[in-house]
Amino acid sequence: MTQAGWRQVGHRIASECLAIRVRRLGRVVSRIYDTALAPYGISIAQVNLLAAIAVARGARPTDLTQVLDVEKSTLSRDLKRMEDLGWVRSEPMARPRGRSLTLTPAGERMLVQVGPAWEKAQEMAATELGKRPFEELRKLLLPFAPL
Amino acid sequence: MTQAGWRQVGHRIASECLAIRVRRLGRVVSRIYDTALAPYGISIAQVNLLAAIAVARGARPTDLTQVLDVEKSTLSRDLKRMEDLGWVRSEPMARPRGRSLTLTPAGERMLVQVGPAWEKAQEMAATELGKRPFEELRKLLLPFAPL
DNA sequence: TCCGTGTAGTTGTATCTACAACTCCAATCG
DNA sequence: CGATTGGAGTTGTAGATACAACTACACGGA
Repeated sequence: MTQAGWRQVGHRIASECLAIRVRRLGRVVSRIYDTALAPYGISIAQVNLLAAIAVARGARPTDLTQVLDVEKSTLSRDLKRMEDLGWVRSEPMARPRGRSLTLTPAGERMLVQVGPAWEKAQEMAATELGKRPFEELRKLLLPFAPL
Repeated sequence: MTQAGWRQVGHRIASECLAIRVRRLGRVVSRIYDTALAPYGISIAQVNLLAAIAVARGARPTDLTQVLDVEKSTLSRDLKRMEDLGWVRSEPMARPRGRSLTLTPAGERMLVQVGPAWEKAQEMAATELGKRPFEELRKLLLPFAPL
């Protein structure tokens, strides 16, 4: 039994790893959206949070960690930034213990304002990936939509 | 013409955005691999670099930024860490100006050592996503393999 | 009532990522 | 030959991400 050498292992990982492909796709796609959104001083990650809060109104941070598959510590800091930016507000909640999140008027305005830029980014992504792969990818990744 | 309200925009983005799905997939998948690799004190991002250097031997950082779609500043710091860890070495290059990257013996050993853990992670990802989606995704993302 | 326990959230620390601005240096042009 | 230009890399700064360890507090049982 010949032992696998580092060249083989390297080649196998480079040519077959899913994580590597997914992470690279993430960098490429994020760049497209972030570039399109830059004029508004907002990132796709922040638009994501804004939209999630808009949809799941009154949700607690803990609820969002489930919907977004994000660490609570990550979310804590991201929300902090967005509260500082004046897009999100949180108030204590009685029933299920915790804080309830809502958009501020500024947050609502921001969401409406970036709509067209987001559409453009979506189109650019479709062009860059090819319309077919874009649609197949979107379909395949439906379980990862926060809805 | 009725203007789109923030609820509509939020819902549309949450339910249709490709970037949001891709980024979430990235978090989920990265966690699987990072958890499997943790016992070896290495991340999937670092394995990625190790494998890329193993395959494109003697390549310069600039070359890797192309292959990996990563910012040169990001790569600069990631490489710095890995040189400090003793996995990578770089020496000045004459012909095309720049630095030439190679694995150190420790880097080669690490690559071989983590092979089985990577295989396990790949299997866990296939299980978690479902074998069919996993394979379709891998195929769809072939253009993002660093080869 | 008081104590323990589990849930929500924050903080320390580190990595990965990017953009902008900078340094360095080789190669080319005048 | 000297100046300029363009490519390679680093540094400043900041956001997104995670894990571990911590705080705070409500609730349930003794």
